[in-house]
Amino acid sequence: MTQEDLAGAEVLPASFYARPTALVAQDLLGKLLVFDGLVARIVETEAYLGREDAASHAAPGPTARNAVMFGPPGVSYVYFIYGMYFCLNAVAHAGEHAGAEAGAVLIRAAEPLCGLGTMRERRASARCWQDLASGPGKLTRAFGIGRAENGASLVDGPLRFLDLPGAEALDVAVSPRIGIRKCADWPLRFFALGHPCVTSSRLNRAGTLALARAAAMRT
DNA sequence: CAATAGATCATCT
DNA sequence: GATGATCTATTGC
Repeated sequence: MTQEDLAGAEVLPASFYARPTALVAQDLLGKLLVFDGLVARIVETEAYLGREDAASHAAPGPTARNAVMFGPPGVSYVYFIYGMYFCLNAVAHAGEHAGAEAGAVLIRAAEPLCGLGTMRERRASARCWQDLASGPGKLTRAFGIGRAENGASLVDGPLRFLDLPGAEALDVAVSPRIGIRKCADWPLRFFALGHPCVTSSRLNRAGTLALARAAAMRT
């Protein structure tokens, strides 16, 4: 894929993010992440809700770090974790008033489309192109996303999510979120079933089981 | 494959 | 002073 192929793509409007967080997380799958000439297709996300979600950074209420989660939707939330990595989120929630509601979608993995050379330089330890952005820490490293991107507009700013009309649909599966202790059974992780760029084959299978169980419960 | 340790620091108690 | 929305290398079946 080349930059020209993005001609028909449109930046997701602020209204896209002003909806329930879990819904935005699902709908971000298949969308394009664009930053600094690099492009990737999102294949894995997680929803982190407001005060009611103990696993969310918003659970304790507003602090210096999570402030943007309580602000208007359509803004990036980037935080530093484990002394080494950054994680990229899109602030998304249905609340209109700051402080009344909070939420964000963690971008966990994406399929690299443009700028693979730059990504390889930044992710020298990656064994294959599929692993350049197959994890939240890997993705921000490949894209060069850091503190400077926190709080930036996803509509006007340098970092944007695009919809590419006509792109093939992904097979969406659901599972519990990864790497958390609290609310460990909440089904708020969404990913492209069987996609090679999802965090790991083990987690991919786990999600398959979760999807099968969810489907079974529906009948 | 699965389990584990180590790296490394901002944030909060 | 402990913890964490992670990743990598290494060890053990």
